[in-house]
Amino acid sequence: MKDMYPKNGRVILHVDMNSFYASVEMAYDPSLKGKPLAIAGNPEERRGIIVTCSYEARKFGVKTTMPLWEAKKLCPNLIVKKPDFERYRAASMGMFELLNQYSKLVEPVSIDEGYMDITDSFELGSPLEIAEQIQKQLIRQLDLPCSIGIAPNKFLAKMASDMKKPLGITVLRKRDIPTVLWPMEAGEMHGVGKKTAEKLKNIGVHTIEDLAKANEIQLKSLLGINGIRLRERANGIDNRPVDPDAISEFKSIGNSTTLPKDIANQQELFKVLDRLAEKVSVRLKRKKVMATTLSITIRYKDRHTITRSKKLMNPVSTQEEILKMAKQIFVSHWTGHAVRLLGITGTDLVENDQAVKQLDLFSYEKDAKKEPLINTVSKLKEKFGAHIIEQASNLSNDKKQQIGTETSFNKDFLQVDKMKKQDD
DNA sequence: TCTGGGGTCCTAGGACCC
DNA sequence: TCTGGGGTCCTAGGACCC
Repeated sequence: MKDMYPKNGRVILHVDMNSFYASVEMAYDPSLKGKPLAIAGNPEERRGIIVTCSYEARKFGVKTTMPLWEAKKLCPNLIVKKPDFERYRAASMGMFELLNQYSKLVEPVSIDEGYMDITDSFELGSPLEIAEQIQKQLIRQLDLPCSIGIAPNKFLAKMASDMKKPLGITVLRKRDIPTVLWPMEAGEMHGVGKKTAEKLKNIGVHTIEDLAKANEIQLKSLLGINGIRLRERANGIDNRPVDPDAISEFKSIGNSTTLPKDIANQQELFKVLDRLAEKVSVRLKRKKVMATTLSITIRYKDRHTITRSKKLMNPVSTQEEILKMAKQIFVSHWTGHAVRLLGITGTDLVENDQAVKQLDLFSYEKDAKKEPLINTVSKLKEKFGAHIIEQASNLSNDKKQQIGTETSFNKDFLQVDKMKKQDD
């Protein structure tokens, strides 16, 4: 069994929980087992769409993203629950803890799926035995079903875990690619959505085999770099490592909401922005980060959606600061038409201690307006030590004087940097 | 009675600089 | 009348995923 894979190849698992939210609810309340269960947003309001549903519900044709009313029409006995994310997060933590017992190389992808590199876990058994163990233990300890893909890389493992649901284990070796992977439709590939599938069809690419053998230049002009990557994947090539830290640092934090009804009144919309600002602020603070860029999303009544963003001088994290900027961006882009959805997102996140330093630097703006930079620099030296403003102190006095006449320290600092480069 | 909310990554154009 | 070639930063939007 251990010879199933080449000695220097990797063994990657993709563990994918089956209808996760519904399964967690069933584990929590076993009387729900065997019944058509759906997790959906607010049932009274229009945001009610199916987030996840049990396999019993799927038999009636109920599907993810289906509006709730439509699901109920298909399945009148459907049991509907609101999502309880705290419960799901707890279950998720339990699941990843369990996976970590089999390998330190576990990369969470989302709340309910992850990759594992078990290349060096051979003392625990063959890859298939390990997968069976994991699946059994997830059932025994957490009462949660999963499907597992076993393959030499992430892409193939992901495709494999999708092949048998629920409670499947699928091995996808390199040599299985022509018989198992290639006959599938290109649109079934992870990374190929509706739009890409349509584009591919237009150049005669229907199956994954077509994609694997397609002309690279044509793919590149059609899909950019992504075309080349997809073609590689179709040929079973994927060198991405399993990175346990990949998910640890967030790149953006945002909240959005579809309004109970369309709103065209500015004061009411400001109130919504205030609630969103509060949520974003709480989450930024919990993660101990600040946002340097703020974006807002406006979806109009006709579903036309725009995002507008602003890079800030000072990173923000308080509700007041976020609201102030969000309002500012909003009023300068809002057409006045009725709004369906509003969102606020913070990006370019910096850690608090870093941000504090920057804030302190910028707080010298006022002083800089009045005195030449050279004085500001000595103040900064006092406060932060020479290394931080090294570039400034390396300049000739001439240059310092020159820069010192600028009005804002922000500009000064940037310019100091540039002039230093010219000096060099 | 249409179609949520949380993200990531890529592209492309304009401004600006050397 | 004809106007380089990089590079970076900023902004907007699109595609995709769970």
